[in-house]
Amino acid sequence: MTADPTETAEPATDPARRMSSEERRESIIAAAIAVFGAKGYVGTTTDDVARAASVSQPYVVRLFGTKENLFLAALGDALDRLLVAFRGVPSADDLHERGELMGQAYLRLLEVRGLHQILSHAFLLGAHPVIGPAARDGFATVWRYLRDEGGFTAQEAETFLATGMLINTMLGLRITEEYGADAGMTELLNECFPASIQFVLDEAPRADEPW
Amino acid sequence: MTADPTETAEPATDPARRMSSEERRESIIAAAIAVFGAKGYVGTTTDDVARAASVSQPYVVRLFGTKENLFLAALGDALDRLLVAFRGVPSADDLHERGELMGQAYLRLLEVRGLHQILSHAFLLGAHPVIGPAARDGFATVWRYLRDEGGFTAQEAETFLATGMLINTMLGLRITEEYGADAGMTELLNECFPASIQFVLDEAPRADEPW
DNA sequence: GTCTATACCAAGATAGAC
DNA sequence: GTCTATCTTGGTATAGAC
Repeated sequence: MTADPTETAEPATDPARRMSSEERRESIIAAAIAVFGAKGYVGTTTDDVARAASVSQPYVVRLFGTKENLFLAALGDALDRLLVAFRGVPSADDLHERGELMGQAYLRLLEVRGLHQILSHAFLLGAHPVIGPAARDGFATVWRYLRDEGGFTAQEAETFLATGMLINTMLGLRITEEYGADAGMTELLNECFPASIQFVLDEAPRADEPW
Repeated sequence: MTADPTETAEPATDPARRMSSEERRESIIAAAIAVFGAKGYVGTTTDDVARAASVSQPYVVRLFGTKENLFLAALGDALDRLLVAFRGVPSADDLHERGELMGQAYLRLLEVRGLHQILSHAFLLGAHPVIGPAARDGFATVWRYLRDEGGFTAQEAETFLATGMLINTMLGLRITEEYGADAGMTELLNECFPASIQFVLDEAPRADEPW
């Protein structure tokens, strides 16, 4: 088990195996979430995704048409998983309790490589004529879910969302426990991440980033 | 006065005029903040910045050496301005009052085109070997300022920071008042942006984005 | 369902003139 | 202090075979 997100993105299935179109699509989408999450939309190459999914670059283009489309598919999948995770949280009597459980659900999604990051990247692409609207709609859907079905008041939903964005920021910055300690950010780290999942932050950086 | 951030980035000085190295640097950095903020690090071309600053592309490279260096200069400048703005907030007796003033200072920085966005982009580049450390250090400096000198408790500093990240997210998504109303996000918009500055969100998108 | 080969364009950086 | 011309690399997408 390597720490390279684009490698672990590959499911446990035999990479060289001949898959159905549908299987392959899912496998490539998982890779795309990991790689787009790590390098961003522009910074990611269709070949990066292809490699991470152990297929050829032209085949990725063949299946998804364009890089833009591939990103939309990956973003849609990430948003679906997010909503599914939220919907799976059992309702609690206590509102505070509910918030805790939702937060845990959000953090458990760290096991889906790149999920939080691809969302962050998408949320910066508001000016893109195609991705922009998709990103806005996804964000709005999450917001409405939190307010209308998540059991939050508007005020609480806002706080929850804001905390999520702060968490995403620290993920994007790759703030490890070690760095956090040196920089006087231990409190902040502990607030945002329970000890149980902090190991995720300490992963080795990918060796084949574009820079 | 056009709505194109890369055009308005150019200061009111005569663009064709021969400037001192220092003047030109500042002018290009202002342009760089606007363009990097709009398109991100990878998505921005040195030629984009050059055009926005009304100079030739090789001259930008000449002055800053590499695109990476140019980004670092722009990021440093943005962080400086942020800290200066925070330091300029008069201390208030009431902690809540203080928070309000700091929030206003943060929003007033919207007049520096691209400032919030270039920070968002930088905060997603944590894996970059050069930009990553710079971004982490900048973030840590802001965090420490808020906690140690900003007059906040750690808890309040965290909330302030989280709100700032949510604001940045909505800026990146280009959520206008109109879209917000359609998507049921009016409350959220009003929470994040006082009416006095909401017009900023409604700017026409740039015509020459790469997509 | 999947690959190899390749056309084509965009972008960073350098050379060198004025 | 600033430009034009250009080298070079790398990335999307297509053609077409197996």
